[in-house]
Amino acid sequence: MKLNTDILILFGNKVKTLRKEKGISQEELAFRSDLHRTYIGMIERAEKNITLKNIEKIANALEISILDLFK
Amino acid sequence: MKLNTDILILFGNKVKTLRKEKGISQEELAFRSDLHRTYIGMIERAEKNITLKNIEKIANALEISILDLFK
DNA sequence: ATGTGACTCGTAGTCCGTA
DNA sequence: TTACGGACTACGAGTCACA
Repeated sequence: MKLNTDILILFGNKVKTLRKEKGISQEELAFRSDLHRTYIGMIERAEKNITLKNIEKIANALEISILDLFK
Repeated sequence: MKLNTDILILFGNKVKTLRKEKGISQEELAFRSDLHRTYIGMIERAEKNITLKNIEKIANALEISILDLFK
């Protein structure tokens, strides 16, 4: 798949970092955000071009604002 | 289409507001962001669940950071 | 200058696995 | 626990004619 645009890499790394800070697994984040386990992995690896609604879901699952995902 | 989720409405309104502040038309924004005229309209009306790459395009076209789109 | 319905096509997103 | 693959379905991307 390999999209790997800058913005996707940036976003994926941010999710990964924030997820680890919370000390939860991809599976747990997937569960909390109501997204699929493998999909979370793909986002962190910048292999998918995530949509706005799912960005919101992940922000909620991480208990942060969308703003924090782009800092 | 009519998606109209909160986050999409919020985002659409933000784009519209910022676009008008810059004093440009949907057509002009479409041109600058390399997206279609009607597509920009759909985003402002919250009828499409936009992806991250296109969010970036619009931010660039408005000469702002993605962060500003979520404030 | 913008809204809308209809359309094609590519990809977002799911689900099954294996290592 | 995560990466990655194949196969699949749903929906976003992108365009058009017309109001």
